[in-house]
Amino acid sequence: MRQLPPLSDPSYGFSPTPFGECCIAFSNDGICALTFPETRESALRDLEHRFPETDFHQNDEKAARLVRSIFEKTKMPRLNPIGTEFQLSIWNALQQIPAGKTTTYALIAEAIGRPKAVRAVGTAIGANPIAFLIPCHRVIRTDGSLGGFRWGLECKKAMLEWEKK
DNA sequence: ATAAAGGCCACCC
DNA sequence: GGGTGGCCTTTAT
Repeated sequence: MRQLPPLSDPSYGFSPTPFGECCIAFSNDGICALTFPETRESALRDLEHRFPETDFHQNDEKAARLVRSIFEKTKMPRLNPIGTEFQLSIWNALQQIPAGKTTTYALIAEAIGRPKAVRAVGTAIGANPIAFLIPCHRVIRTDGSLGGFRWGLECKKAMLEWEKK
């Protein structure tokens, strides 16, 4: 899964959020990554792994402005997720879930017309490159339990709680 | 090409 | 609560 056109003016930065420090990566094409890593080193390794050809330059100030607009909900920034067709269709479906609501992995599978692919849907949701903005935290199991979360279940809980009001 | 690994689910105990 | 088998995509051999 490789991006064909190179990112224009690729940048990244770290910034505090209601859910701990995030790492956000963006270019003129939009946000390409938003993560909530344990450490800054792991965040950078992540970026390097996902974009081996791209050399991002650090811009914490711009990152902070972006992050502020995200969590104050002043405006929805442009997203630039990179993935397979299957993944993109799922990440797109996630964005239809209203804030404060939840759905299930099985219902997402239905929504994209692949009702049998539930397991693969879970995997694809786990590969969501833009946490929070692509609201993978709003997807739980059919039996009502929380399911998984790449950045820790506490973080998933906190996001759902935060959106409840 | 093929194996192995997943943020799942239904079904059993 | 826990374990098994089936399902489908992605990534690493």
